[in-house]
Amino acid sequence: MTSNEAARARKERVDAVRNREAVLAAADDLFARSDSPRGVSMDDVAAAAGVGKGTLFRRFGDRTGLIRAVVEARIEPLRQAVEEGPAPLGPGTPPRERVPALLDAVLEFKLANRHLSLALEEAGSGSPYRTEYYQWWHATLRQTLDRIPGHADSGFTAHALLAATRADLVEHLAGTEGMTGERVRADLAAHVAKVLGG
Amino acid sequence: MTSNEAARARKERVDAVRNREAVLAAADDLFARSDSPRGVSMDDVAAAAGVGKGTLFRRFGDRTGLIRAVVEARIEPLRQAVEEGPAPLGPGTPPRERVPALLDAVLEFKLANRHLSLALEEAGSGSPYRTEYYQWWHATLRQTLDRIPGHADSGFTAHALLAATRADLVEHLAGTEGMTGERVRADLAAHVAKVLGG
DNA sequence: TATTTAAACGGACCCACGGTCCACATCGTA
DNA sequence: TACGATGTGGACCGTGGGTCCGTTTAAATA
Repeated sequence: MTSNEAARARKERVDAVRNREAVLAAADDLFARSDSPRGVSMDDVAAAAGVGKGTLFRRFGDRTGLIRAVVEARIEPLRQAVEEGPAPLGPGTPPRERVPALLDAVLEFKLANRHLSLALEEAGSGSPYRTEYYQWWHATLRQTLDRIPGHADSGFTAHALLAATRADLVEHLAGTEGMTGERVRADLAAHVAKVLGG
Repeated sequence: MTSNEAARARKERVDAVRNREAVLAAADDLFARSDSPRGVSMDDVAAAAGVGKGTLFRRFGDRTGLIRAVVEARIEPLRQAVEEGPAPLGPGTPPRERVPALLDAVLEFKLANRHLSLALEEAGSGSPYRTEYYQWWHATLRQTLDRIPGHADSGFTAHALLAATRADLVEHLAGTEGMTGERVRADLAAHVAKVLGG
């Protein structure tokens, strides 16, 4: 597959690669610094990356595409861990243990990348629910829930549990409200436990 | 109070009242019709209400203020029912019965006013969590949860439960995904039951 | 009813921002 | 070195939220 594509298409230019990475790094940095995602404009990113605006849109399509790419880069290791890693995140984990682990991982990611996650969720075009990113978490969580005997409504439950980790809620609790990350994690864990019954 | 103010300040002008109502009606209508809240601009509202743009901003401050006012008008009866109505919404209801009723009411409202709720939640300035609207639901729900013996984390639980009724989630389920309103309500009810334990 | 006054009005105007366009630069190849 | 394909950058555009201010008009006053 990959080799096919590589063989068919001409190799990616080295300057293109350099620019793409500069843009991703600049965007990551800017989002991390600014208070609100809206405070980061595409011009800002272009300027910080030392690149023209056109380049930015050529590579990433639109603002949402750029944000997605940045998130993608950040979340890659976690995705790997969930898809083929060891317990408690990997697919071999018993479901009653994996569900809390997955949600805790999501929450930790959002705590560690607050502004970025916020940016992704409020990225204009379409709801967060249509993104590949969300769909993947939802599908994974749902499948795991389905493996718990006697558990119904796994689809809705997965949505409801993920909703408890929404970026703006996390930001509200950990930012505005001043809760520590640990406290939020503990509260989420307790909540998940309730939902799983026991 | 009210009479004092009325006595001190000049009476509100009749044209002002008429315009305010025209704007609210026009906005309500436009949001209900349009597919996405972003499809409704302030100019659109002004034009539909037969009013100048300046008037609009003078009355409502900004776009968010306008949306809030429209929602406020729509939700008034529900608020009344929760604050001083009979069971199952009113304050006299036993908490184990009231919590599901409150959440179902929230969900029903969002189902009946999908676009409007969506508009409110994605209204730019600040997170939804800082609005008086959300704070009130959260406080009410939290207090009710606190009356259930042995229930901890009422603050987080209230957030988590309300998160399961987020407008964009509702829109995704009932709109994109094609679920009926009744189905969503049933799923939410089941979820709430799990959280309350039983 | 005539006069006065301040609240309300409306739409021209401003500007920030996402996104497009295209003349020009640069890379990889022959 | 020459040449096509790919990439670049920044001037430019449209849209939409929000402001400004000269004009209108309802209400208080005489």
